[in-house]
Parts: sequence; structure tokens; C-alpha cells
Amino acid sequence: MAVTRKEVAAMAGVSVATVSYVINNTKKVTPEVRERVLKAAEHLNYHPNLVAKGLVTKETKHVAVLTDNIQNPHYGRILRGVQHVAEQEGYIVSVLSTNYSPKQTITELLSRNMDGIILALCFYVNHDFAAVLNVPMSYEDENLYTDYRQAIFDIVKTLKELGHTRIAYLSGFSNTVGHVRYFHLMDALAYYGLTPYEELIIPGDGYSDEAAGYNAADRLLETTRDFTAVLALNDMMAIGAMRRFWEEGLRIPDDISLVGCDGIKTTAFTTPPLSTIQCHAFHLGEALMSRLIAKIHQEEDDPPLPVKTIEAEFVQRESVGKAPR
Amino acid sequence: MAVTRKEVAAMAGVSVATVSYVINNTKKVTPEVRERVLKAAEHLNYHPNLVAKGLVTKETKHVAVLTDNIQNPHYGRILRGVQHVAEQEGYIVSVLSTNYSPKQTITELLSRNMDGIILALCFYVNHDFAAVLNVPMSYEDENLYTDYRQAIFDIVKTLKELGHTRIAYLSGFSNTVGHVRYFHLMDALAYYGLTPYEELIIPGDGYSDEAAGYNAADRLLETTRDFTAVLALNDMMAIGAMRRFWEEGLRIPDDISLVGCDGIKTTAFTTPPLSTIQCHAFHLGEALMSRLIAKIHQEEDDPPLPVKTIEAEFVQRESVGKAPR
DNA sequence: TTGTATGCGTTATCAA
DNA sequence: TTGATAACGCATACAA
Repeated sequence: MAVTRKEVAAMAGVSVATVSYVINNTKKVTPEVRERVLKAAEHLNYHPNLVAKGLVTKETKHVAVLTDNIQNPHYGRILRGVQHVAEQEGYIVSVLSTNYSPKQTITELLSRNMDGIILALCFYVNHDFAAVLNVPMSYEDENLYTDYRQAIFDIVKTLKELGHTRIAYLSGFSNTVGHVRYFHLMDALAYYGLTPYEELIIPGDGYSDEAAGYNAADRLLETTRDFTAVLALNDMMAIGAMRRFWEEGLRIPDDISLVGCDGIKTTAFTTPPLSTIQCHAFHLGEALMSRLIAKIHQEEDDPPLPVKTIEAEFVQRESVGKAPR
Repeated sequence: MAVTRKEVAAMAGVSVATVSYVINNTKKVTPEVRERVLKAAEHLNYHPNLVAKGLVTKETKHVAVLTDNIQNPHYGRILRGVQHVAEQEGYIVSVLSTNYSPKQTITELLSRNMDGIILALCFYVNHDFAAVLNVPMSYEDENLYTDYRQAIFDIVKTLKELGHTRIAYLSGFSNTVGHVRYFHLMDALAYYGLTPYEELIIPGDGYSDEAAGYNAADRLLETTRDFTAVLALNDMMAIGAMRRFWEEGLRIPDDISLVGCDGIKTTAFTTPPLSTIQCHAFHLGEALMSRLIAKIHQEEDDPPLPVKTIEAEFVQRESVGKAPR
């Protein structure tokens, strides 16, 4: 089997405790002994057993990321950010999809003594899990979030300057109002003196992929053709909508200006290239993990964690142009 | 802290061993005692500590998925398949990106007593890891793989019937020849009596995203314009190439027919919709995980695991059309 | 500065 | 059918 501390101790001619001391840098050890231990460990290719360690310290250095939709490239970027920090700090991360059985997921989390949880792109589970689990959690909240506000204001400003007045929104959520980007959009419309037409707000079916965007655009076209610009919840939906408009003979940007959100790589390569809100998903992932680690080690009377926002910028590409007529 | 077996035992008025027996169904227990234990466990909301269990059984029920490129949606589908069977079988999966430090990755794997490893979409690490780690591994090999052969033959057949004779290939790998799909393409060209023009085989730079496809198309155009059809290593590269051709004033499918590979969702929504090889990535993920579990429990003299292939189909969409002239 | 001994929550061996 | 109890590999209080 794997080599244990005992064998290292034997080879170095010290006790097992001493090996711990030097491996963990937890007590003063004479340099000469330290050297012997290190050499023995190296020679035997010793790797501390984190399972055993976790059992006694109650810290498994293992965290979970819960997610609905691992297929969205935007997630992938967040996850990479999470992993980047995790790796540096000696944590390992497991991805759990909440799709299957939330109950089983909770069991898993409890049984494994996970040190913490990151909720990424799970819009509905937060409360459920927070109630049941007594574990540090990290997710986008008022203290750490991507700030879309400026970008959305920039979009509306740009669209207005190009002559657009009737701007549609493809939401993705069945509960249209339940999302912060929607509020920013409403605020921006008001700020620039544009009317928010109710029939141009298209609720979704809970999905947010290309097909959802296609369908949302379809519903929009069924309702009215009196719009010249469209914002989509995310880039995938925008790509789906783009397809639907094309099929309808509507050209982008000649007939319709279109803007997505997230800034996935594909946006730069669509026909025409898709305007979007460039999110720094990698940074968000890093921040989520950093914050989780901070929470894990947070003492009762520590000061609260500082607020952090991740910036997002409007990236204008060819999918946005002058309003027709 | 969390409730342990001891407390369940106390409440049920039995020994800790008995609790184990009923929780794990590992020994005969009188129904009445069994009932008491179950009730106590339920009442205390007891969850077995898998960390402790892992320490004694040497089975952590924890596996790792190593990957280069977590951003590829195709990879997300594989991962979902992996997770699906993992969840059913009580395993948890951690995703490690090999990008950072392979050495650290190995340490991680060893320290955590992982039961096994899945290599997905890492093209270069297999040998390194196989040599160092003495752990069951699962990856696409001659016993389990996606079979592109028929699909590639179908593509070439279709292209030939449409009058294409000069077919380019955007490889993505710097070592062009090192990939099975390339061989299938060569075989298919030979089978249908088409000439494989060397200048139409474009090696890559090791990347395989949209930008890589864009660049590969760029290099192809620099070399020659004497081609009417293009196969790309994957869909993302095809999307990038599509963009490059568009910029050049070349229209798809009028001037060039284009085919990707993987069948990511976006392909159905590009302009024009992209022909591709539809892979069943979810099934592949399931198969990889099933096979890993089989390997974990495989005894010395067990029969070898059966060979399994995952089918892949050519999906023809508007990006393929008649050869010009 | 170093070693001894105990416990972490579980499984498994052996008695009862 | 059940119950003590010794591991598992490690951290740590305490002793030397």
C-alpha cells in the first residue's frame, strides 16, 4: 500500500510525531532532524493521507460546486477560476449537478465532511440548501457579484443613440421580474427616457440555451414585430434568437440589433459577431472560492468580509447597428 | 458536531457494530433490532462519515476527472455522463485541470486515496500519469471509444456526390497525423477514390477552440484557395473557420462546404447551421465511469472488460452543399 | 526538542 | 445474532 508516516519515521530514525512536526511545520525541530525526515519522505515518495488527516482535523480540504447547467461555457470559466484558487490553497473541488436529487446531494455533502459549498448558477436552491446545511457557502450575493449595471446602461445609451426606441428582452426565467439584470434594464430605459413595453418582455421556460433563445424569439415574433433591438439573458440565448430572426428573413444588424450576455468565446465568431456583456467569469470563480475559504476560517468575532464586485463591460460588435427607417 | 454511529447505537440500545451491520446490510440482524436502529438513525438524521469509512476500507468512493479544456461544451456533456453514473453508484467526482501543475495533480490524487481516474480530453498526459500512478484509469482506448469511422465515410461519400474533390482538414494538433480521425479521413478519401492533398491538411497549434479554427482557416487560405470542402477537428474550430471564410467573402455552402465534429448544441443555430458529427458525449461519459467502476472492482483473474464503442452520426445541415462550378 | 499515547468515525475480526 | 476491540493514518496534549 501507500507509504505512511510510520515508515518515514523508521527510515529517519525518529518518532511518527516528529514527522508530523516537520511535514506540517507545526513545531520547532532541529534542522538536522528536519533534514533527515524530509530526505526520508522524499526518498520514500511519501504523501500525507488527507483522508486520515481530514478525519482528525475535521477539515477535508474538499469543497463542492453546485450547478444546474454545466454545459454553459460561462460555467466552465467560473469553474476554472474556482479551481485555480482551490489548487493554490490545497483544496479539491467536486462538481455536483443539482438536477438529479437535491436530497441525495445534501447527503453527499454531509457524509463527505465538505468544508464548504459554492453555488454557481443555481437560481432556486440557495434557500433550501442554506436551511439544511450548516456549512460555509459562497455564492453571488450583495457582497460579491458581477455588476451588470453600467454595461446595461451603456447598451441602452448606445441603442438610443442609434435610434432604437423599442427594445425587447428575452428573459429565460419564467419569473421575468426575478432577475437583477431585468431591473437594471428597466432603470436604464427610464434613465434614458425610453418606454418599457410590456409585450417586448419575453419570459422563458426556465431554460437558457440556444433552443430557449430560439423559442423566445419565436414568441416575440408571434406577439409583435414592432421592435428594433433585442437583449438576451445570455449569449447562448442570443445565438438561438439570431437564428430565429434569420429564418424570418430579419437581418442583423440591419433589421434588428442584438446583444447577449456573458461574453463566451463563440460570440466573437458568429455571423455577424455578437455584441455582449463581457463578464470576467474566471475572476468571479476565483472570488467565490477565495470568499469561501475566508468563510471557512472566519471566527465568530472577525470583521465581515469586504464587499467585492466583478466588473462587466459592454462589448459592441457588428450585431448592433442603426435602427431601420 | 455531526451525529455519529455511537449516538445512534446509544439511542437504539445496541452496539456500534450492530449499527454498522444494519446500515451496510452486511450481516443478519433481527428485524426488530434493525427497525430500532433505522428509526434512531432517521430520528438523529445520521449520515455515515465517508471520510472515516474511507480510511478503513481504502475505498474513498472518490474519483477524479482530468482534463485540459474544461470550457469545451462537449466536455461538459461527457462530465454529465460521468456524474450520472457516479451519483447512482455513490461516487463523487472531482475535476482537475491538468493545465496547472501535473506534479501537484499527482500529489493530490495520491493524497486523497482516489479510487480511480478518468482522463477526458487530455491528449498528452496519459503516459505520464499511467506510469506514476498505480490507480485504475479510464479513458478512450481501443476497448472503449467513439467510433467516427462510419460518420467520416458518410461525409466523404456525401461530399463526393456533391462534386467535391479537394477536401481540406483543420487538425488542431501540431502533430497532424497523431489522431484517429485523420486516419479515417485518409481511408475514406482512398475508399472513394479521392486524392488527399497534403497542402490541404492544416496542422494546428495545440488549441482547438474558435480562435484556433479561425487561424487554421487563415493558414489554409494563405496556402491555397483550391478547395471546396473543409472538415474541422471539432465544432468550435469549425465555427471559427466559418467566420474566417465569411470575412474572406467566401460563402457557406455556396463556395465552401464545412463540417465540424462533436455535435455541440450551437451547431444547430449558426448561420448557416453547421453540419457535424453528432457524438453521444453523455453516453461516453457514462461508459467511462462504468468502466472505471468495473476496473476498480476487477479481480486478478476476472475476464477482460467487453469492448464498447459509442456511435457517432454524420448530421448534414445547410453548411454542406454542391461544389461550386 | 522529541516521543508516547489517545482519539477521530468507521470496518472487521473474533468472541460471546 | 450481537458486542468488544483492534486497526486505518494522522494530529496533538502531555510527558520526558
